[in-house]
Amino acid sequence: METYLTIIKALADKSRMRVAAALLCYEELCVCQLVELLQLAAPTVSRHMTVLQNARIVQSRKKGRWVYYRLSGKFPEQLEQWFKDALLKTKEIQADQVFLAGVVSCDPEELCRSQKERV
Amino acid sequence: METYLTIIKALADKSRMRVAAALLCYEELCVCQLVELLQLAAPTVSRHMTVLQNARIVQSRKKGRWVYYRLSGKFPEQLEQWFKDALLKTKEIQADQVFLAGVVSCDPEELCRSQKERV
DNA sequence: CTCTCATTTCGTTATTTAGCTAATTGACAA
DNA sequence: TTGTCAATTAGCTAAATAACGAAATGAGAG
Repeated sequence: METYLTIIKALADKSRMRVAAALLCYEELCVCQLVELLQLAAPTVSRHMTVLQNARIVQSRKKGRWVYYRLSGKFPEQLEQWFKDALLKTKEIQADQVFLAGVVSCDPEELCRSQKERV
Repeated sequence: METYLTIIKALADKSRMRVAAALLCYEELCVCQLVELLQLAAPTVSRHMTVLQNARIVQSRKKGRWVYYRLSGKFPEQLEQWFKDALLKTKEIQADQVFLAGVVSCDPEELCRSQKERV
């Protein structure tokens, strides 16, 4: 049962739930894109991603200086269905989708530069 | 999204997850039976049940001096499916089922009496 | 009404956790 | 090799939460 408890706990946080929802729509997102989405400090986002990764529901891939995250095959199918049927239709998540559309349209290079300026 | 976050948070606790699993098999259980299952103080169990109730995934019914809890119709179907497919098959939950079989076989009257003696 | 007793509420304490900044890591570029 | 830069780790603080015992609630029994 620890496995399932760890998964539920990983998703029992607003930021991490938003990330999961984002990854249901976007396949793969890098940390700086998630920083942009959540508007949190990079270390905080990184920490959240570690929690999701420890629960084995996301996996990461390095590409150059960027780390991309995606949902893993261990993300429970029924949970995915629930999120698609319910969570993705909420206004907060819909707003995230709209916002993400803008984020993914500019490349990470540009995104990171603007994040540094936004001190 | 708050609705779904509240549900996930309600289940993101070992005791509450065990209660949900128990209620998937037993339809209706009273507080003293849950106290017996979880081996926690009655106020603690009551508090857990309040969390589940606030998330609208369980509902209560008073019968004499006892309060019985059951899953509500708002317990998400896909979550129920996941729990049945996965959680209920874990050894900890299987053990809970065995234990519960013994608990439900004696009436609450007797159960509460023995709980008081077990100070 | 008064007593009993299952359950809940209150008040406190210990633990967990989400957030930040500063420092470290590790990959690319020069 | 050296510098740059995205990401992570470390260390800290503040807030959330799970546990308990004591007290309150409220329904049945006498």
